[in-house]
Amino acid sequence: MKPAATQSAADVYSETCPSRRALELIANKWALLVVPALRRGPVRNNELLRQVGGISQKMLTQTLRELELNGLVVRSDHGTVPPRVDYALTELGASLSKALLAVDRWAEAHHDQLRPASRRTGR
Amino acid sequence: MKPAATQSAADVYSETCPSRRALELIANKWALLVVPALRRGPVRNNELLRQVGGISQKMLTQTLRELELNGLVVRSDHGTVPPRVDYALTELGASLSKALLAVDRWAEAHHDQLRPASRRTGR
DNA sequence: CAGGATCCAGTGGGATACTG
DNA sequence: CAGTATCCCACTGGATCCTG
Repeated sequence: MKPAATQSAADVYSETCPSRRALELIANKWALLVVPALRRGPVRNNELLRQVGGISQKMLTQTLRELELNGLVVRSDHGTVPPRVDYALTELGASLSKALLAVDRWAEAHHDQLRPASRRTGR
Repeated sequence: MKPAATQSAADVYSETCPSRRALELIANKWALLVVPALRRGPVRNNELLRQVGGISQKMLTQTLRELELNGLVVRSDHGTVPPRVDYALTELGASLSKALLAVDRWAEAHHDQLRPASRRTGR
């Protein structure tokens, strides 16, 4: 058994650590955008489609489903006609959104400091 | 010119905003692991290969090159034999590593709270 | 409005082999 | 040691069409 107290031992640098799964869940640009997009409260599908520029319905649904399956998001289907479904973060999701928001903010704040790297020249 | 003061208008939620490129640069699990792995100072290739469990030489090189091109990492080739090359974060990279480290820490701290979504069964 | 189902081109990324 | 070069295929994700 485990001494409970301190512990953790969770090491995302270890290939076999289950925390890797958590990391892979959020290591894609749509999750990085969708999660923080929900931080202010429930948002409807269509609203997300508009907020998250460039995302397709397919990827939005897929991303939300994945997050829902992992308990980061809750889906509320009001069962009305026309349909109204909205998504909200769970507490767990909210804790994650803080970390991801910081990443988004970093991108916004520093993108202009990146080397024009990617083939600025050619073409 | 612009008042520079407050906002920067950079909006990662806009498909066309250049900050998207920054986001996509770091929205993958290897970058999420490699960048924080460099936060304590220069690290050699082989060392990274061992530290970042599961990464292949190919992906390590690819990730490092991408980061280098964008000015997040500096590569130092000592030109010796046998070869000795090490990588270090630039200041910009260091600022990013803080945000990414928080994400890694989140994964380590909360992975056991994720629903056993592994339900890949369906199919 | 929310979203499933398909099709399919593009790419991510592992395995393996070779080099200075 | 630190890469580069191939082969190769599973998956990513956009486009398009369909439904309750």
